[in-house]
Amino acid sequence: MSLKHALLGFINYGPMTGYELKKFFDTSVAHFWNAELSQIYPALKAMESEGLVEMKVEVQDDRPNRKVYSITESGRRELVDWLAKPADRDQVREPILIKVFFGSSLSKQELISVLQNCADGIQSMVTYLQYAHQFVDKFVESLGLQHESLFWKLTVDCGLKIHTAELEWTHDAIRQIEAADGSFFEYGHTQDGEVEMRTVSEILDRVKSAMPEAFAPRTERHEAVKAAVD
Amino acid sequence: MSLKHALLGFINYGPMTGYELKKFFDTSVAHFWNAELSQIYPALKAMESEGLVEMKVEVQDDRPNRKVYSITESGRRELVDWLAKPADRDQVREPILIKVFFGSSLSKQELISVLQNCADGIQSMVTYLQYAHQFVDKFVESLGLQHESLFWKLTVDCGLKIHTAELEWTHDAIRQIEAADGSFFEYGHTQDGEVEMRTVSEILDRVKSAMPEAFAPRTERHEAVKAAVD
DNA sequence: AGACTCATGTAATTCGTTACATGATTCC
DNA sequence: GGAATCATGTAACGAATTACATGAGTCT
Repeated sequence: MSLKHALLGFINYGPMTGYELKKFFDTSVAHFWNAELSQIYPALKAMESEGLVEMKVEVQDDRPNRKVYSITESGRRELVDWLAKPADRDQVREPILIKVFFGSSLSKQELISVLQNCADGIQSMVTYLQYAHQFVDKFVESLGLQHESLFWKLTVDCGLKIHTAELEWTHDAIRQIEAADGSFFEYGHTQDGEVEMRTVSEILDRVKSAMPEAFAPRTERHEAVKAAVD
Repeated sequence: MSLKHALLGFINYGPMTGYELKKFFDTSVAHFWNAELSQIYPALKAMESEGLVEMKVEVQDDRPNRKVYSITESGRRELVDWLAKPADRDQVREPILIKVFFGSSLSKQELISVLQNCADGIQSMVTYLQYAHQFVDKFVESLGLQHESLFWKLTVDCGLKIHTAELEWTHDAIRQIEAADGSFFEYGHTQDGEVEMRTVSEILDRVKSAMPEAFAPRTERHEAVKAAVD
């Protein structure tokens, strides 16, 4: 888990409570990260027992007591070590893609409206991110963290680039689907026997002999493909 | 969970076992989806008890018996209904972004090498996807699913667009970081008291009065921002 | 002889979300 | 009077990964 490291990163700015960390999350990295209090509190407890942070109770009588966490030397080392390690890349798992993948089961209009709906959502995200630059300016100024602005803005830029690309794709996809022959849609696979599927295994075997590289284990897929092309 | 629906989509092509479904996943939607057998088997069992699929045991004596699942009318209805519903958008949670966000704790060289490493990974993914078009051709031909090719290729295009955009961003980011003043890096936040952090709450309050829209609940954030801009 | 394929699963663990619980204060 | 803020948590559930388990057959 790297929630731990994200929390360390924020506590490194200065001592904070779980409640404050949640707000920090929601106002600064909300565009690419979310964390609930129910996840933050146990994480802080665990980090304390690992010696990465220290906790001091601030007694308040009008409000619930605050548990203020500050980073330790060991915590700072852990943070920097983790930051310098290569980031593990995780999959783009876009729910819309599985719908497009099985798009032949829908009518042309249905598929287009699913894509259009998706496009609207992305558009509102893009609009939001376009203003986020100004937020970052005000934000870092209020916090006295001006030297962070470069890095914070880079994360906004990344979101902008990715979502803009995605948006372009949805428009592109809609155009291609509009242009497609009507016979591609509402295709029933099994009912009229057009597609004879005796044993999927047999067919997959045929595919395998034609392109064995597609059956390489996930971790070696890219290398196998590269090798096959040469 | 939409694993269920992805499985339904494949079983809609023709009767299949869990083992075959795993292969189908790995060779067709691997670029945006992954599922382990340990997840597939229980899912199929649950789908059977929900009446979405039917199971027949094919006895074999040289190999373990096969449990072949086929889609029911109810399953086909469920699939089409789900496909036509708007896709829920989920967050881009790029691990690299949290590293860039806290980039000031690293040296310039360390941060660049983390980004470069990330760029290499994306590049190999892009190269893979560029060849994937040809795979789709061979694949759908062998399977007799030529009418799926449009949709399958669209999913590859989406991956290509997104990853290409991401790749551009890493190059861009590296350029900006290279150009940045050295004082931005290896910034220690708490040790020399440059950043006076009395109570983070106080500061967040100040930010809040300056830009209340940034504190709107996640679900209303986009709307709040739009409203604040007007 | 050792690895891989076929074919099924269970169990443990991690990560994340949603719901539940408490209780004073303050803002509208 | 009701909602939101401050401040802490626990419990239940769902999704996904990893590890463990079995066992015959085939390929190198």
